[in-house]
Amino acid sequence: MFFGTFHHTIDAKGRTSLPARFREALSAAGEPRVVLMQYPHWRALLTLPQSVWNELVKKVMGASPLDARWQRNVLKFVSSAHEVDLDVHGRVLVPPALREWAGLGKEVVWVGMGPVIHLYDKAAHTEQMAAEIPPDQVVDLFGKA
Amino acid sequence: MFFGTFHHTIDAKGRTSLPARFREALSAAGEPRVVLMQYPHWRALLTLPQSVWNELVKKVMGASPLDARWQRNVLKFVSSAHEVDLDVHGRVLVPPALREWAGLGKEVVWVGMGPVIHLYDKAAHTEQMAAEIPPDQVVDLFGKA
DNA sequence: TGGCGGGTGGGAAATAGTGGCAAGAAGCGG
DNA sequence: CCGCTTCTTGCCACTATTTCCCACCCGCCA
Repeated sequence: MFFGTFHHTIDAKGRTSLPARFREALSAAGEPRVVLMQYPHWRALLTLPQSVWNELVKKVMGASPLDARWQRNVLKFVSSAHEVDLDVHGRVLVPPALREWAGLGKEVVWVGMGPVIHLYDKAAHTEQMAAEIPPDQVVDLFGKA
Repeated sequence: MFFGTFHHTIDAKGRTSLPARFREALSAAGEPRVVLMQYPHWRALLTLPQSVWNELVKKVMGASPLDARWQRNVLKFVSSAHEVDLDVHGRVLVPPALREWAGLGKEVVWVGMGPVIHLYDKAAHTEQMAAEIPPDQVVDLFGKA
């Protein structure tokens, strides 16, 4: 489980440290690796622990390679996924294509979102936080399921 | 299992390197060879490890010889299949007919799709990624089975 | 104020990707 | 039937990127 917001930087080689708190959560679950991918709805990267990723993989592996509908979805939503290891200091190397897609500059923001983590460019994060949610889209998170 | 997107080039002789990550996955499975063929649904090449290819062959062999529609489809792209070896640097030689069919120019894109790999011309890939999936065709890959 | 843990930066070594050379095989013309 | 040309295939070399390792900085806590 991942919660909290952390401001970090990406160095010249495209590396950025995963917040220590998230690393703890990962290693507690015995998952030394994460998966980076495009977040489909806006300019951010999704970071998945392996258990969540495995669920996704299971679905993808079950589909037929010739099922056009499935393949289109896989191509669009999963093909950007990139498994990355953490270096000794808990940093990940963000592949250039993903860095560019999400518009990641030097300053980035890690956001714990429960089972997954988001990674934003600082400006994109600010913008996303400032955006109003249309009234009909608001969910009462405290209400009963 | 193949995942991730990789931008490579094809040289004047029609060779292009299979991404190292895919090569690892192949050799881990003890499969030093791949099969290239037309992807029936859009302009791309399918790249199969031998085990998957064998599955396909088995299906083809078991199909009803009188199902004309299926036979026509199977024949069409199975006949395009081409077994290729990797050179010492992990490159494959894409046969001219397949290169032309998929419209492969100098810049190509390898896409891991789980059990199989897609190979696109860069422009074709961009186009395919940009295409919207009709709402009723969208699959929620994160949702419950 | 010294130790510790988290985050950042940089250099060196290894590896991946790419282009090009050259030896060998296959077709063509004399 | 022989020699020339052309294409193929294997090999080598260069460059950019990635990976690994080590050192530093900064804030927190004892």
